[in-house]
Amino acid sequence: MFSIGTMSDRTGVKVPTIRYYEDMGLLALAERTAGNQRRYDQAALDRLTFIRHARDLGFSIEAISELIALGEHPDQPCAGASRIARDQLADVRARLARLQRLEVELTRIVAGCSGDGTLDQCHVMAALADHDHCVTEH
Amino acid sequence: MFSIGTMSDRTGVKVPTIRYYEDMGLLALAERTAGNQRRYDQAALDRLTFIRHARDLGFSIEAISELIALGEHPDQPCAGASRIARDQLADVRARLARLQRLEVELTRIVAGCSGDGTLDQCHVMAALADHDHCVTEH
DNA sequence: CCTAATGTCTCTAGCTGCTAGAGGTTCAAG
DNA sequence: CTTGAACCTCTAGCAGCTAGAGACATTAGG
Repeated sequence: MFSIGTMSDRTGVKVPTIRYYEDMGLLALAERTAGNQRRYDQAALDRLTFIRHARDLGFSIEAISELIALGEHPDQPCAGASRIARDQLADVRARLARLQRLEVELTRIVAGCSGDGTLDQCHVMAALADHDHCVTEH
Repeated sequence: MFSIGTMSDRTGVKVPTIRYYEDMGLLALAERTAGNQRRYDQAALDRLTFIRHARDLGFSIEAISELIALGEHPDQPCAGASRIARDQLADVRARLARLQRLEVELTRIVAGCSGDGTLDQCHVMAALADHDHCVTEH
């Protein structure tokens, strides 16, 4: 049986975050010692590892919650899990596309300023004031 | 003079968000009518347009606040504004790099699942459970 | 000029995913 | 048995809004 601190050390998830995941229903209520401290088993550690990895991949708490619920029924078709992962990928790609547009604009804006003029001639301020200076919608 | 609704229509910034920006000190306190409603002038509209554009480019409220403060002294060198923009670009590039790694992993994970097996054979669940399935740190 | 509809006001609370702190209790090593 | 680290619960805070309640202001039409 592991204390919450051990769980934290093994997964890299901070102690208050573990408690938060419990509140959110991602982790089952842990057993308690006579003194009311949480004690976890291997299954709980595995689940926390799963959660950590899914969070690192950008899945929301809600999506992870659904994945865990699906995981309770391993005999079911995996279409649901597959859909959640594809949704997440679509989300990542959308954010990626947006950031790429921002990168283009910001690079242009920054390149236009050497940093040694005065502000009223500054390309940075002018570019921010007027979207027409941009080459893309963003 | 423009009402807050007109400001909203012209900039695409929602009415409560305009009030929020005022609270945050990005917009000066507006004049008020006898009935206590905000009335804005062209300078306020220009500033809100600036804020909107900077937000669209991902600048934080705090960064925008600094840019506005710098903008009050157009005779000063523009090194400060330039630095803020370069910081923002660096931030965007860091997030971009992270999302690109996620995209690689998620694409791999999703590709490994046709969606018509059962969950216990599902690549999605296995990949999420174990980081060793990943090709990158992410 | 009056009325009805729409716009605006302030205030509070909620969203995501944590993080920090206060004030108190329990555990484990020596 | 003592002591120091780890743990407990609870509340509040972060960004950047968004939503809703309940009340007042403005404006267009008749």
